[in-house]
Amino acid sequence: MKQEVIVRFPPSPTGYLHIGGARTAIFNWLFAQKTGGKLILRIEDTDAERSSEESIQGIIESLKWLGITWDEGPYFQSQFISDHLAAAQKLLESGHAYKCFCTKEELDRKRDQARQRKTALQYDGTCRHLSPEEVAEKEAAGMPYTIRLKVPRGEGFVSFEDIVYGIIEKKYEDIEDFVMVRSNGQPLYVLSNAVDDIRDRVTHVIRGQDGLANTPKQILIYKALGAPVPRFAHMSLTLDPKKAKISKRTHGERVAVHFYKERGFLPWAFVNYLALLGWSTPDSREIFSKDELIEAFSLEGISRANAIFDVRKNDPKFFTDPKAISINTHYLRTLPVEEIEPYVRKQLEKTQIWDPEFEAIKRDWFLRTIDLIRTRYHVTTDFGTLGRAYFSDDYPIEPKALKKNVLKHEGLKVWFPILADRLQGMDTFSVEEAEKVIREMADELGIKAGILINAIRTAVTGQPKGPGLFDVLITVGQRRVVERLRKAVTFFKLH
RNA sequence: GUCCCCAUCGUCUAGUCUGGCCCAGGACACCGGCCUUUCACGCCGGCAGCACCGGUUCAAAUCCGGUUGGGGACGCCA
Repeated sequence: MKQEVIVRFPPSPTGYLHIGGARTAIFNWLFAQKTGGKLILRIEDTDAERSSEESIQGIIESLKWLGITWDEGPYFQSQFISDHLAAAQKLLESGHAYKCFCTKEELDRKRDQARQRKTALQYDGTCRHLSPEEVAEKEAAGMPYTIRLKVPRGEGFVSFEDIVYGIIEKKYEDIEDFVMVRSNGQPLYVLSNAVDDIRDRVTHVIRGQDGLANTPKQILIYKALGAPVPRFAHMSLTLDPKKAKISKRTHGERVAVHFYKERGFLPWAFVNYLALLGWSTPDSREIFSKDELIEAFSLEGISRANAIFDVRKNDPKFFTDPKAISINTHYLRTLPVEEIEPYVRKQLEKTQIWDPEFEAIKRDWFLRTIDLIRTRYHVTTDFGTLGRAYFSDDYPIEPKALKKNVLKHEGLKVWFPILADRLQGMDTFSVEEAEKVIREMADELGIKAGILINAIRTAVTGQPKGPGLFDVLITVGQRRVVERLRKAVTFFKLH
């Protein structure tokens, strides 16, 4: 029988979930879904200094928003410290590890020297050769010690086949006797992570390429512990346009998952975009439904070269990677209206123009309206801003539009009231009839219909652009259109 | 300084393993056109790339070597 796949996503709760972490989570999740395996969520909170409950909640919330589901956990690494220490003890007893009494100061000094002499910065193995008597003596004297792994010496090397990068070999001589347990008795990541993966029976470690360098060390731990070594798949990193690693510190909220939630991204659109950062199919396909993505996913499709997340600061047109926006736009326009309805509702609530009737008696109208205006929107927040006039009578008039489409034509002072009268007098307020009325009036006045059309659009929606005007009129409704046109005369008085 | 990884349009990428179908395909962005009452959508067209040098070969984006460039790791952080 084939062994069940078990993967894990182990965030350290030292801040919000950023796109790099999200990408790692997504790839693990996709792989678990694809193989029918399990995804474990494990919070690596052993750095008590920097970990916070708030971060844990934030990360979980972001994962949920993205739609990532896990089968076990969240587990908390801090609850398994005794496991990590027991493993260290076992390694000590089996002769795979040793106690090191070198002080931090000594080591720092040696590292500095090495830096100056421009030689390798490895630990020199001073305590590796201590006799049992010497060790006992130092211990009796109460000297604190760290526990280091006794890396095999000589010609050999650690070798493993990374699913993404292929065969990786690292010579023993290039691996120092690294510390696994601090002198204060606390285990270090390299140990804890491996021990947890062994206990959780993780079969595939899918993580960022920055973990590639300590993989040989962890493999040494697995072997020394007599545990089966999992498969590794390292993913290329996500860089910013300057090719620097994405970090919370330099990029702030813009790389946080919650930022995209707040800025009106559809969660699946964001997952779709993130999946495409450093992963692709042979046909370069771009849009995938959830089922399609799971079906198409494979670790072999992960690219080795780092990808750039094209974040834009101070770009008037794109507040983030244009590709991310375009994918979001695609979904916004093509998904069944019912699927984006909840997001629109949320935006209307946020901007305080939600009307409970939109989900009751006016629901059909609500859906039709969303459908009418969505083709020119990019994010769901647009419904509460650019689309405000469709849902509320309290909407702003864009100054540029006002100037260009209304104030430029003095005649509108008298045309608006006439228009209002005529539209009010219509028995059947239909697209065709409304168009007829407006075009006839333009003919009478001897002006281009466009002048009236654009002026009306501006007055009725506050926007210089939007759907075909006659559709807009029907959507907004006869009564409200008439009211807005009557009110429009005041635009001139204010200027 | 040591070790490791990577290198196709501005960006995401296909093609690289298994050389020829690639004077390199798609998408986003950008530019132009059509449509049009506006803005979009849609459609049509355009701009733009195999980092460089050498080798192997009848043939190289693809294989080999080197150079350059970029990234990562080298913590008693995770």
